[in-house]
Amino acid sequence: MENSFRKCVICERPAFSHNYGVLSCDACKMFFRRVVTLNRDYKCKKDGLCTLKEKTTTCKGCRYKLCQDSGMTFQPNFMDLKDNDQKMDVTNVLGVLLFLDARRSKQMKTQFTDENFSLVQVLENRRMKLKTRRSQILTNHDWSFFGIYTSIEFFMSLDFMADEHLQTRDKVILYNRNGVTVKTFQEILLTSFCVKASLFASAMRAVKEKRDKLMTVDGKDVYPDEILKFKQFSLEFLKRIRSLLVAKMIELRLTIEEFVLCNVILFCNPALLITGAAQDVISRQQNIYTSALLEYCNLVYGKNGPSRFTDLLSLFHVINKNFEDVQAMTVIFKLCSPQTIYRRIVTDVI
Amino acid sequence: MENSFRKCVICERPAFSHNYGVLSCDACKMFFRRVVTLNRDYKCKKDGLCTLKEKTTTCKGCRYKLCQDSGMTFQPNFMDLKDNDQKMDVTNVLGVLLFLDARRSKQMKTQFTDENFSLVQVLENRRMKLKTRRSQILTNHDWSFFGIYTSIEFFMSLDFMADEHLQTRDKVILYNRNGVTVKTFQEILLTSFCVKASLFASAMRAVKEKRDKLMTVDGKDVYPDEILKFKQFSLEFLKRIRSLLVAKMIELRLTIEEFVLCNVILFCNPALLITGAAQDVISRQQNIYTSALLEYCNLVYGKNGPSRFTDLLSLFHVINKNFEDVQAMTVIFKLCSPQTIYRRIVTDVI
DNA sequence: ACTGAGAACATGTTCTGTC
DNA sequence: TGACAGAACATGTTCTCAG
Ligand SMILES: [Zn+2]
Ligand SMILES: [Zn+2]
Ligand SMILES: [Zn+2]
Ligand SMILES: [Zn+2]
Repeated sequence: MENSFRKCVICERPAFSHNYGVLSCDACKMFFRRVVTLNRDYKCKKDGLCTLKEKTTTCKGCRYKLCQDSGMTFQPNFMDLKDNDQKMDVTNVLGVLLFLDARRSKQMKTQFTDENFSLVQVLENRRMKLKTRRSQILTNHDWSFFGIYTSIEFFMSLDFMADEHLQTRDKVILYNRNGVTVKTFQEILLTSFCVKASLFASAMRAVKEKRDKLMTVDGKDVYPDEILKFKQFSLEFLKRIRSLLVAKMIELRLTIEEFVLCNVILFCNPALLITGAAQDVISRQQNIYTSALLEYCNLVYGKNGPSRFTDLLSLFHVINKNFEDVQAMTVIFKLCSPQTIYRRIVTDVI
Repeated sequence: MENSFRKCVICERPAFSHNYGVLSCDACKMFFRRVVTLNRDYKCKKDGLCTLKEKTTTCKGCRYKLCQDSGMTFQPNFMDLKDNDQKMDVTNVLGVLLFLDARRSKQMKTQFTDENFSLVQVLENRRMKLKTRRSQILTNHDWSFFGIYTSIEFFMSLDFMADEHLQTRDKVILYNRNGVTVKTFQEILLTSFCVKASLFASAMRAVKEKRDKLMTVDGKDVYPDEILKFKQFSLEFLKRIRSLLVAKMIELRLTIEEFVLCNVILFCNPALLITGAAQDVISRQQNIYTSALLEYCNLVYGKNGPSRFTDLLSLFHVINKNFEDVQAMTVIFKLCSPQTIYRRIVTDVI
C-alpha cells in the first residue's frame, strides 16, 4: 500500500488522506479543526523559534502556523451548509434581520436627513425623509444622531413592534430631568437600547472594514475635536471606548448573522417591562432569537455550537461596558459644553 | 530532584506520585480510574501474550491487568464518602429501603409461613405469621411463594403505600380468567411488580453470594424437577432464565444501594395508573427515587455519574425480559401440570 | 470502493482543592 | 506544604456517513 508511506506534511506522522486541503494525519486534522471551531488563539512563546519537534508537539502556536502555512483552510460558514429543516428555520429568522441591517448600513453609507422629529413622533410611525448625501460634511453629532435614528428605524420595522400590547403605556412612572413621564413599552425598549445598537452597528462596521477601532462612516475619529482637549478624559479611556468592543468582536470573529441576532436578543430585554402582556410578547420574541442563535451555532460549529454560543454571550457584557463608558463621556461632555444643540430624538434617548 | 527519576511501575513513564496505592504516571492513573468508574471490561485478544510495549499502549486488557497486578486498587463506595447535604438526602431515602431489604433477606434466609392469605387480605393489612424455619424442606413452589410474599411485605411497608389515593379503586375494568375485577391502585401496582421484585431480589442474592445464576435460598436449582423433563423448554431457554439478569448485574457491579433504588423505581410505575391523584402520588414517589439514584451515581462516580445512571437504566429492560421468560415458562408449566396447587397470593399475582 | 468531514470515543496533561 | 484524588482540558484514534 503506497498509502502507508505517505507522511503528514505538518508533523511527519503517517497520513492517510487529505484533510482541509492538505495531506495530513488525523491528529493534525483534528488539531486544526479545533483551533478554528473553538476559535483558539495560540501564540508561540518563543516568537516562532521553536525546534521542529516542539512545533509539532508542545507549541500550539507553531503547530497551528505550520497547518496554515502548509495550506490548510477551513472556515465554517452558514451559507455553505446544505439545506435542511433547521437551516430553513434559522434562515427564516435571519432573512428579515439581514435585510434590515443591510438597509441600515446603506442608509448610513449614502443618506442623511435634515428633519428633526422627536421619538414620540417616530413612534407614531412618522419617518424622517432621507435624502442622498452629496458633498456635505457631517459633524460627529450628526453621525451619532443618524446612527441612532437608523437603528430606531431598524427596530421599528420588526413585525412584533406593531403588537398592540407594546403600544400601551407602562404603569410605572419614570422620572427624568423633564419631569414625570409615562412611556409606552415601545418607547422603553427603544430608549434603553438604541444608543447601544448604534454603537454595536458602528463596531460591526469597523470589523467589516477590518479596522480595530470605531470611526465615523467618512473615516473620522468618533470624538468631536473638543473632547480631545478635555482633561477629564484620559487617552486610555478614550482609546478604550474606541476599541474595547471592536477588539472583542474581532477576537470572536463575529459573523454578520451572529451580529444581527445578538442585536435583537439584546433589544428584546423582557427585564425592562415589569410584567404583563407586553413582557410576554418581548419574552417570546427574545426566545425566538435566542433559539435561532443557538441553532445557528450548532449548525455552523457542530458539536462546538454550545461553546460558541456561550462565547457570544460574553459579548453582551462588553457591549454594556462600552456603552457605560460612552454614557459617562456623554454626561461629562454635556456638562462641559452646555451650549451644544442636539436633535430632538437624541435628547429623547440619552 | 529525585522525583524526576522515578518511573511508573506500569509503563515506565516518569512518575511523580503514588496513585491508587502505586507509584505511577498520571496517564496510568487516569486509565485505571476510567476502567473502574466507567466499568469497562477490556479483554486481551492474545490471551495476555502481548509484548511489554503492547501491554502499556495498545492492549487495554493487558494494561489494566498490569495496573491490578502492580497493586492498584480503588472501588468507589457510597459509605466512604464524606458527609455533605447531598449524601444526607440520598442516605435518608436509602435508609428505609436498605432496612426493608435486609428484613426481606433475613425472612427469606430464616423464616417461612404456613398461612395462606389472599392478596386482598394482605392489602387489608393482615400479615401472615412467619415462623423460624427449622429442618423442613421447601419445594420450589414454596420458595417462589415466599419470595413473592416477602416482596409484597417490602412494598406494603413503604410509607406512601398508605396514601388514601392508592386505596381507591380503579375505574378501569380488568379482565382476568376469574372474570371481571376492579382493583385498587395498590393491587395494580403490586400484582404487576411483585413477581419481578422477587426475581430481582433472587438475582441480587446470587450476586451477593457470588453465584452466576439464580438458585433457591437452600441452594437448589430454581426449577422444579418436572420442568427439566419438559420438552417445551430448551436447555438454552432455561439457562437464560437462570443467568440473564444475574449476568447483567454482575457486569454492572450493581451495588446494594443501586439495587434497592432500582427496585422501587420500577415498582412506582405511573404508567399503570391511568390518571388522577393516585398517579400523582406514584409519579412523585418515583421521581424521588429516580433523583436519589442519579444523585447517588453522581456522588459515587463523580462526573461519570450520568453515564453510570444510564447503564443502570439498561438494567430495566433486562429485568423485564427475564420476567417475560419466566412468565412464558409459568404459563406453559401450568398447562402441563394443571394439578399443581398454588397458594392464594401466588394465584392472585400470576 | 474511496475519500474526507465530523462525531464519538479513548487517552494524556494540567489544574484545583483538600487533607 | 506535599501528596494525591478528581475535574477539566487538550490531544489522539476510530467510527460513521455522505458524496
Ligand atoms: Zn500531522
Ligand atoms: Zn513555538
Ligand atoms: Zn504509567
Ligand atoms: Zn494484551
